[in-house]
Amino acid sequence: MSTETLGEKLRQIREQNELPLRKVSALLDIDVAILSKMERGERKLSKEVVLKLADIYKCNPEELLVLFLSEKIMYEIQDEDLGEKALKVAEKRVKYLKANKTK
Amino acid sequence: MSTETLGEKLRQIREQNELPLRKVSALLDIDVAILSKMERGERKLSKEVVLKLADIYKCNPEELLVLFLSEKIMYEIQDEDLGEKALKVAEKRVKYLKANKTK
DNA sequence: ACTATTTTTGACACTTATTGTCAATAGAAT
DNA sequence: ATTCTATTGACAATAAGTGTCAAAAATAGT
Repeated sequence: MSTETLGEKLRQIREQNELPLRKVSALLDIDVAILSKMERGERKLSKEVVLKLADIYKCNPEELLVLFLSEKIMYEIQDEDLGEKALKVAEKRVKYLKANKTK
Repeated sequence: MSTETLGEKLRQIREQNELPLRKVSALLDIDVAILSKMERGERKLSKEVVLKLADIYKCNPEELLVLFLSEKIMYEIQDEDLGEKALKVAEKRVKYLKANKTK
């Protein structure tokens, strides 16, 4: 399985596209330093930045967003013994919400 | 399925034990106002408070902790369409981490 | 209805996290 | 050596979370 972080993946994609941080950060309208830190996991990414990056790199946003969200989830349960149980409960609730969305 | 929040559950348990906020907050060493807000979801609960409450009410901490964690998870994925996928990815990662815990 | 008790509400100060800006440093490529 | 690229850390600005308190509202007891 992939154990790559979102930041690592984004760096990889950027390098494949042969774009320097300078150019990407200009397109994103954020400081180079911040983007550098984001790719190395020193700063958090926002959903907006992730979507913009998917656009810039012309890649599927879904994969990136799923990774983005799952990292936020992982952060919450860190090394909790009950993390897995909590995930299952959350899954049930999401399904429940989805089923009753329109009601 | 239970759609009860942690706060609601804690209030229910407190009322079953016929304890006023005043007494419980004294045992917790926090302000009455804060506890009131925690039960109504206006303030976040901390893991420590949850554990202390399980102790005070002499109830199983696991159930409360799982609810506590799952609410934090739910907060992260809110009404994201990809929430369910993200949960599944997180689950895989947790399992992966658990399997490689001792390595 | 009056009183005492419990609970809720909001204002406020205080602390902690997060975020953006910038300049200096380090590294890589030509 | 110079230029381009990337990293680092210090700093200020902002936002988010927390604790404290007192007044108001709701509830219960007499």
